[in-house]
Amino acid sequence: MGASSKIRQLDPAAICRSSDPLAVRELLTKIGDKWTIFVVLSLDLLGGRARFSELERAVPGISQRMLSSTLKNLERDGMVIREVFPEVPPRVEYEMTELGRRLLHPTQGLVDWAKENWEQVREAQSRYDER
Amino acid sequence: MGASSKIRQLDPAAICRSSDPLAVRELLTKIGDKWTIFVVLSLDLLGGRARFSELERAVPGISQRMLSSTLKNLERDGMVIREVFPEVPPRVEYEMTELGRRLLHPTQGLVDWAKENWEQVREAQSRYDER
DNA sequence: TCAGTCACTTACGTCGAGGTAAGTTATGGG
DNA sequence: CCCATAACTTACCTCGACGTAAGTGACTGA
Repeated sequence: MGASSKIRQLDPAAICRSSDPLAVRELLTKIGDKWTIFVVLSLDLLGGRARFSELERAVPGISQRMLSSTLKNLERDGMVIREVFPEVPPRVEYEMTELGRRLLHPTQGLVDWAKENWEQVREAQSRYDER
Repeated sequence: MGASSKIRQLDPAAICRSSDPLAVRELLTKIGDKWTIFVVLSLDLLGGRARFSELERAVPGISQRMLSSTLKNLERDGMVIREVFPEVPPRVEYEMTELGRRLLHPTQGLVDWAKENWEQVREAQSRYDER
């Protein structure tokens, strides 16, 4: 058996080029949920800082429950900081951290990919379905 | 009211910089599921072409059911091509398309981000949890 | 006194992603 | 005759993501 048969074997830990594969999966799972990207991108478009109700209006279709839990997850992951102002009615502002802002770069790469290739995906799906 | 109050308003369609927001969400949802990235990255590491059982061994923990459905989705989206060889026992090979290979670039950006920033995410989570 | 505001939380129900295990098909080899 | 093999499919179940709707608390202005 030569090297050509060996090269087909794959070290399980080597997926994702030796980084922690589970970290990559967790990250993708997080930003792959229904609302996280929209909230992150909207927060960025709003200048990196906005209050709850602004985000609610900025992300069409999101409910208070989902916005709340999405923001809570982002806060827990260190992507945003939550600041409470002790007023009545209450005011809460969310600000992107440096960590969160850094995530925007690779995310934008996917956004661009979708812009350029999604039509092709749609066509492939149509071809596959009619048959 | 000046421009500073207007700028906080957000055109719903403008999320993701005017590309189709739903396409971006669908894309993220697809590669954000449990197995797709692992399958795609493994297929790439195996030279862009591999048979079912090779992928099964390459992706630790995946079941035949999930590998089968993940590959079917990738095929439907035009990311891989399925080739059947009429032999016994059967042989089926999966090959990445140009479209699929193009997706690797932005995906690698996220992999790199995880490599460099995941430790920081873990720390943020710990800080958040103990409190 | 009462309604309105904001930023939530709680309760409840649905639906689909994903896990486990077993079955299937066709054939060559012992 | 029977088993192994590859690449699946099918049946069944669980659990969590997500939706909807209503409640909450503290204060202000009418």
